[in-house]
Amino acid sequence: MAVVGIVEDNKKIRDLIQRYLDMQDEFECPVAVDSVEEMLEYLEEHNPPDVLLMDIQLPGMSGIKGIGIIKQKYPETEIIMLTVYHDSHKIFDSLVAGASGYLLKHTSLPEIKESIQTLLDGGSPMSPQIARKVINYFKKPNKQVSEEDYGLTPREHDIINGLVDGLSYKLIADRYDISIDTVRAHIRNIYKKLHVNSKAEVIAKSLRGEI
Amino acid sequence: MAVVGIVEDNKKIRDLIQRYLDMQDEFECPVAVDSVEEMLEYLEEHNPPDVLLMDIQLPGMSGIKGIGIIKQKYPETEIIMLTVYHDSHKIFDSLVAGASGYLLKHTSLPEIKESIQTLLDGGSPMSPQIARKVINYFKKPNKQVSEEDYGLTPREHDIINGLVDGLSYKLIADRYDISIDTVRAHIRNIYKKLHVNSKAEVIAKSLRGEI
DNA sequence: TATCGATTCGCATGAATATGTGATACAATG
DNA sequence: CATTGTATCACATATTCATGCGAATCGATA
Repeated sequence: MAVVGIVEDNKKIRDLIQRYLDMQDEFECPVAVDSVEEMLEYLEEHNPPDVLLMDIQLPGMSGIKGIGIIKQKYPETEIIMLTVYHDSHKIFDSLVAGASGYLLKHTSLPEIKESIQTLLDGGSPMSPQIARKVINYFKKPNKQVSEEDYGLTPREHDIINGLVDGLSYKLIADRYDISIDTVRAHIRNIYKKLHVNSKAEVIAKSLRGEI
Repeated sequence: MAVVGIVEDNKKIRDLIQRYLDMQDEFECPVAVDSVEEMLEYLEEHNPPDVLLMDIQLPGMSGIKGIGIIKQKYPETEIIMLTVYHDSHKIFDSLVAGASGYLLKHTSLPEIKESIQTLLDGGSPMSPQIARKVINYFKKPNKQVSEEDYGLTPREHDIINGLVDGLSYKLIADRYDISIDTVRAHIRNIYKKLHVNSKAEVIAKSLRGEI
C-alpha cells in the first residue's frame, strides 16, 4: 500500500483529499500538514511517504523551496505539485527543483488518485495545459537562439557525430568504412564551414546546440 | 470541424486511423500519406490541416525533419508525433522541432481522438511515460541525477573551462599565466580523475553536464 | 614535524591532429 | 556539355596532444 503525504494550507482541501485517499484501498495517508516545516518535523520521526502532494503558496517556506529540501533528504519520495498557479515560472521551478508531477487545483479527487498511480507506475502526471507550457519551453529558446545553417552535408554531420562521441580520426574512418584521409578531408571542410580549427571547437559547438 | 492529416508509412495503421477519424463528427481526415514529401506536395494545393499525426521512421525524410519544414511553412498546423520510439533523443528532437504532442503507437483510437481534442483545446497530449522523460530533462542538469563528484580541484575546473572554450594548451597557459607544461600536468590529472584520455571526451562530458 | 594534496615547472617521445596540395568519380544543375 | 558540389583517397609537414618520469614550493593536517 502506497503512503501519501499532503502539504496544503487550506484545511478544507487538505482534509478532503486526506479522507478521500484514506478511503482508497491502495493508499494510506497518515500525514497532512499545512507547511513544509511541519512536514520536515514529521519526516524526522517517521518513514518518508512514497508520494507527497504539495501546494506552492504556503505559510513559511514555499513549496518550491520545500521540494529541494525534501528531495535532498528523501530522494525516493516523489512529489506532485497541486496548485492554482499555472504560470511557466512556477512550473519550471518546480520541475527543476525535483517535482515529478504538476496538477492544477481543479483536478478532481479521482483524477488525483489516478495521478498518484501514474506516478508510482513511473509516469509523470501532468494536465495537458501544463504539458503544453512545458513543451513550449523547448520551442522558444531554439528557433531563435540556434539553428544557424552552416550548409553542412549529411556526411559532414556523420563525421561531427563521430567527433562528439570522442572518436579519433582512425575510429571515425572505421565506423563509416572510409579512409582516414577522407575523414581528414571532411573535417577540413567542416572547419571551413564552421570557421573553427580544432576538434574541440566542433564538439563544443555541437553540444551547445549551435549545429 | 477540424481537419486532420496523417503521415504514416504503415498502410494498415494509416487507413485504420483515417477511417476512424472520418467516422467522427468532429473530424475530417482528407489526407493520409506515407511520407513527408507527399504531404508537402498535398499542402501545395490544399489548405493545411489543423492537426497532423506524424510518424518518425518514414521512407525518405524523417518525421522529425518534416516537422521543421511543415511548421515553417504552415505554422498554424499542430503536429502530434505518433511513433514507437520512446527514447529521449527522439522525443526532445521532435519537441524542439515544433511538435506539440507525442504519443506512442499503442495509443488506442479513442485516446488519439481525445488527444487531438486536447490539442485543439490548447493542451499538449502526451502519455505519462513521455511526460516523465520530458520532466527528467529538467532534472538532470541540476542536482539529483548528475553531478558526480570526481574530486576535481578548482584549478582543474579552470583548465576544463579552457578546454570547453576550445583553447589549445598554449592558450590555456596564456589565460592563466602558467607554463604549458603545467597545463599538461593538470590535464593529465583530470584525465585520471575522469577516466578519459582525450580533450574531446572532457569537453563532451562537461557540456553534457556530467562534471 | 612529517606527510599529503594542490600547484607549479621541465624534458622527452610517439601518437594524433591541422593544413596544404593535389586527384578521381558521380550526380545534379544550368 | 560544362560547372558545381559531394564524397572519396593520397602524400607531406608542422603543430598539438597524450603520457611517462621527475621535481620544487606551499599550505593544511595528522
